[in-house]
Amino acid sequence: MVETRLNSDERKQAIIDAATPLFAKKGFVGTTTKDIAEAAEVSEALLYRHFPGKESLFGAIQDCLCASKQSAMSLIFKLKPSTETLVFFIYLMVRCIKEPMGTGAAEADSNALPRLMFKSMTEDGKFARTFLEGSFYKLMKPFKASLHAALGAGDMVESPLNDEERLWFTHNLTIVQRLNSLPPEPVFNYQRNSQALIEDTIWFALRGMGLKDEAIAKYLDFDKLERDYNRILKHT
Amino acid sequence: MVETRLNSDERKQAIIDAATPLFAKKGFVGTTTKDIAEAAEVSEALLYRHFPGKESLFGAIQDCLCASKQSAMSLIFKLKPSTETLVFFIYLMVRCIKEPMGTGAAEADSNALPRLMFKSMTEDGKFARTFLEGSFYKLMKPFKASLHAALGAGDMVESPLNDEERLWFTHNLTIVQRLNSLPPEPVFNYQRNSQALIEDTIWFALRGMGLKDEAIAKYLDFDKLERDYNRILKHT
DNA sequence: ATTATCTATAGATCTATAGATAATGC
DNA sequence: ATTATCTATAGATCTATAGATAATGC
Repeated sequence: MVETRLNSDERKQAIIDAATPLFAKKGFVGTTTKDIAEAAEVSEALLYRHFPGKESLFGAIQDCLCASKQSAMSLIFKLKPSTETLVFFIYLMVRCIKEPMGTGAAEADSNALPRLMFKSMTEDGKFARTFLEGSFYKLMKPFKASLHAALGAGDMVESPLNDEERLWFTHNLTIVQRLNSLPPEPVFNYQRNSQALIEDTIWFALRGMGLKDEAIAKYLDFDKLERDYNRILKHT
Repeated sequence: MVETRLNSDERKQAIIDAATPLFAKKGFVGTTTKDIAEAAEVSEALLYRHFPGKESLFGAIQDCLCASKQSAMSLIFKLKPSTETLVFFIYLMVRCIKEPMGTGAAEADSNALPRLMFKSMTEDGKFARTFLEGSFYKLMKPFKASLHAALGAGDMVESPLNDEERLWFTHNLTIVQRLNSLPPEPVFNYQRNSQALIEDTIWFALRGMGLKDEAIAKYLDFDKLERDYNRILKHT
């Protein structure tokens, strides 16, 4: 079946890469070892040389996805807390979730991660929780810092919301849109193209979390945000 | 296996009722005909007397769920478009999605519908689309009417958002929270109890869609909204 | 006499393993 | 000589059907 003999680690990774989109699309039970073997272009028996069982392969995939997502968002830690940073933060978050940049080797199908996330949430939620703990939960601290800076600067109206809600609501809004783009035809029709939708989501989120209209007018400049984004990326 | 003999329709419904939570929890492939037969307390063979196959049973379940959801939201059609109605509308929507009231017979497990919705979206999205077309898509018109009334009354700030985005963003925010409550342990930690979370979601959504702070202060009174809700429900 | 239901089982997968074979690295 | 890989197959499900039996309604 194979012509090229890979060493153990390479083959392992090759199997993981081939199996990831399958599990993402059809779920754990829906994906057969035969499917995986065919996608990876090896025999079924070989799967069991590298992984004790299907379950273990699935676990390896999840670990791999968690590890690969050392998000571009980490650059947020370097910025000084301020209203401006808050806006940039939200911009970054919406952008990163909606248009993921391939970092890891397993990012062949960029829909795999969101698919598995949502699948996980309709089941036991373990994978989703583990993944978020390794990524977005870490962003709460810098987010709070900029939020408090904005409050101090008088850029926020009074609001019943706590810090966590402001971040998660924004995050949530973005991931549903990611979810909406998974099926071949979208489910929600926002009547907007992708770029406008991103911008409007950010506007909605910023105002929703309590940013004053003057502050939105002052700091929400998408051309500038995109320029800043590209500039900062290079310095990393 | 059975002691009580039901007629064809009754047995059909009983099978649907028993199978719904199974499909919702474990998905189509994850649910075996044996599971279903056991849950419905009949033999596997009987399933095939009532449904040509597993696929067909699953279809019947989806039809049933779609039919059963003649939501309480329909009362919104009777109200006069206004800022007040807009606020009530959002209140109703968030409330209905987060705390579904059992209407149909198949509502034994109230998580079944959202589970199937989200599962569908990670696959072909067909069920989700069909369901929404029969429910929430119909609410766009009355929503727009009240939104325009609010605009005319000077209760909205200028915003780049279109009408569709304003409704869907609010809807989206709510369904993620529904999704978040599906797994045994939530994935997002909002640091709020259920009631406060509902209220804050509504605040965030109203402000996000552009409602002026004065209008929020004027119309967003949760005690009054709940009273109105109960009063109007009785008249139906 | 008709309709609902069951028991038993065929045929098709699916996971996993045992044992044989071919490629690589010393 | 070691490690990667394959072929063949056992054993466990899973869907679906054939044929027998028991309950209901006239």
